Amino acid sequence: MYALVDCNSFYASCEKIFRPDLKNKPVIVLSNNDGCVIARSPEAKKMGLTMGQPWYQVRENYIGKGGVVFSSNYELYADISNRVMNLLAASCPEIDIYSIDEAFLNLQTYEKNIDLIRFAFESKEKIKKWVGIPVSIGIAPTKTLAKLANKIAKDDDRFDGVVILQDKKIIQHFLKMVEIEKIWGIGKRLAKRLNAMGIKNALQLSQTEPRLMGDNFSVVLERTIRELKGQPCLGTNNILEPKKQIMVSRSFGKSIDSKKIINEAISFHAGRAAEKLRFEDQKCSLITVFIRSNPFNRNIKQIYSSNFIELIHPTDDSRVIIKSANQILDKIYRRGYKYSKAGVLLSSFSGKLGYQMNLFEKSCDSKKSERLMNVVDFLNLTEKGKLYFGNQGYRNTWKMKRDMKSKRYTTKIDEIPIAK
DNA sequence: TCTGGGGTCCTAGGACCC
DNA sequence: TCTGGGGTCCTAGGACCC
Repeated sequence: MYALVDCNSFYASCEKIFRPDLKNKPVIVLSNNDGCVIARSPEAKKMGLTMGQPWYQVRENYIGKGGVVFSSNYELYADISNRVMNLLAASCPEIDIYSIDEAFLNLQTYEKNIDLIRFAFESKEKIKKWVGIPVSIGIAPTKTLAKLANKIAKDDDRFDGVVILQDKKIIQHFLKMVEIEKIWGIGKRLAKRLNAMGIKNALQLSQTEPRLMGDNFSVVLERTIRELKGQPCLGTNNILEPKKQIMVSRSFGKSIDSKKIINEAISFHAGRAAEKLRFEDQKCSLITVFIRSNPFNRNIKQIYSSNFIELIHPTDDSRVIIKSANQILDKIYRRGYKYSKAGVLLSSFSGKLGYQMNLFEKSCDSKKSERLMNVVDFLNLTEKGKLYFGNQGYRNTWKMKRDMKSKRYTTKIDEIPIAK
């Protein structure tokens, strides 16, 4: 059996932990640039706000009705997430952290010795009490069914946040009520094609022939169908797989045509990407850069431009990565457009050890580079001050809007909450 | 005026090889 | 008119996820 533990309205719940005055009030959290609504407390959901809705469309009405709003504060959310995951890992060693707010537990090893219902309620109460985050728990024979169980637990108050799907009849009863698009792994496109075949709910899908569907669609769908039937196809991977690509991209706070400023943004993103790369203990040999206009604005000339550089030997040196990124920008930048977003993508990774050295490279060069990067990372990590590379810029012209960010209550000593 | 960011996996098709 | 067959590797793009 698998358990899926999922935090309810995670970002909004994080914001409420240190603000008891917000209890029972609608709270939402916005995406970068204060663009879209990406988390809603139950009260905000009841007001009809939907996921991904542009903030400017709902602002007036929402504030008018007493709603509370925050810009995203990822430092806070990451720290709270770690606390939740640590608690879960302590109660079940086979844990598969799926995203910032959810994790699968593989209960196989000791499920015969425990009472699943009790286990679920105890975990839920512990996380609420110790961390302050409400969670829902779904338990079922496969991950896909556990996802479904979790969804039912969240949507239907009668279950008090815990649903266990074990008995075949009960599973079928619930499958019948679930629309196909709500199934994990079935998106809009697939749902449309399946609907056209007359398959509307999860029970109908689970009764199709997996092999045949696999041939007509894809092995992904085949696995989903088998999982709905109760045959596990997705195992536990509790070893953290190394990343295969690293992307840093941001919308600008406003549209920009100056190459100089885009240059700063690209340098900044490239530097941040290089930092992430070193943190992953990897080197990359492919650097891609893109810039684009705002696709929602129909009144301007649209542009999407991208290109890449392949390095002869892999690197994790910020200087090399920033320089290459700017060379790409030189190639793709066109005058006369209004740009609203830029990004840097690193890929083609190789481990730090055993990489192919350049024939003309002195071995002391790479050692020098490594030592320099270590110093940069150390200083930037310890907050003793920030080190920037020459063209990363200090101007804020392209930086995003984050006007309503809460404090970093748990990770910055001077932002810690004070009881009066 | 104002519409996020960062990933994974799979597949089809091209390049290349014998 | 006729123009092999089979395999691997790589990449771009689609679909999906949170």
